[in-house]
Amino acid sequence: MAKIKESSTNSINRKFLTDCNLTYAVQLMGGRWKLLILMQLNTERQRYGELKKKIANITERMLTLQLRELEADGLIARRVYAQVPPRVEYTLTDIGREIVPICDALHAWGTRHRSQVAGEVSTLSHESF
Amino acid sequence: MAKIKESSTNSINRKFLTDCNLTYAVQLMGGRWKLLILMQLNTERQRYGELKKKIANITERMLTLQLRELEADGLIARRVYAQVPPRVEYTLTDIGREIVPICDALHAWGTRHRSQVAGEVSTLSHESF
DNA sequence: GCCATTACTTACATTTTTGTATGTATCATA
DNA sequence: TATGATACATACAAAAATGTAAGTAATGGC
Repeated sequence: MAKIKESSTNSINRKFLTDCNLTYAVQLMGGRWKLLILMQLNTERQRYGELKKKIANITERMLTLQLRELEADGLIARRVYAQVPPRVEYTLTDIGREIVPICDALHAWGTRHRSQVAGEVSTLSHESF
Repeated sequence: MAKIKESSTNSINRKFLTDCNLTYAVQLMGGRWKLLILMQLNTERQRYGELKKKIANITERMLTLQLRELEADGLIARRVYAQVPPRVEYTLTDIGREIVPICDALHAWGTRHRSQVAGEVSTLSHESF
């Protein structure tokens, strides 16, 4: 997300993991705010300021960085209107839209996982009395 | 993966993102080597040393850390045999096994994404002559 | 001329993740 | 008594991700 030292083992391992299409895919969507951005854009195309409002807690710097990466990776498209003040709209690309169902599956899995953990916790607290 | 400063904005945002079941799910599988470990265990249960051999480039420290987290999150199970030298086997849990099809979908998406990018590149290099 | 609006950029600090190197416990066997 | 095998643990260092604070450009309206 900033400068990267290409000679480091860390960076070498990142490249190594890019060979596998699975870990490659995770690298593309792995930034902290990326999936939230994609989900927002799945609903409808949105302006920078709208994304900022809808994604609570994100800073302008982070929003910009993640948008830039998503754009560079071809998951979203950026459209600038020649206006002042500026108007910039972001949309999902075709390949970007194709991860939405995967996100839905992940969401469902996360929900199951969480409820299972909650179940175990309540079981434990139940047993401890 | 190490000590976490609970008061930092960074940590607060992590917790905030845990509220969404999608980003929650990504947090559980997001470590650099976690999906490779899960895929290895999907094939069959394996010992620590086997995982180390099969996952090229991973260090013992990283393997241990990621295994610990996966275990703490309930995605894998750890079984210790009372032997010397020690024998420890890892297996997927039920909920851990449930992300395998999602990984397959991600893998397929990654493959499509990569071939599309490659296609664009060759198009560009073609046009530039 | 001054201000408001929008979508950023930049320099810097902090936090987190990842990697390096070395050490540990156990016990059968040589 | 020393050695080898296995699955780690620990202190430390480096790199990367994330966050903070402030500034920028363009232009219409006051």
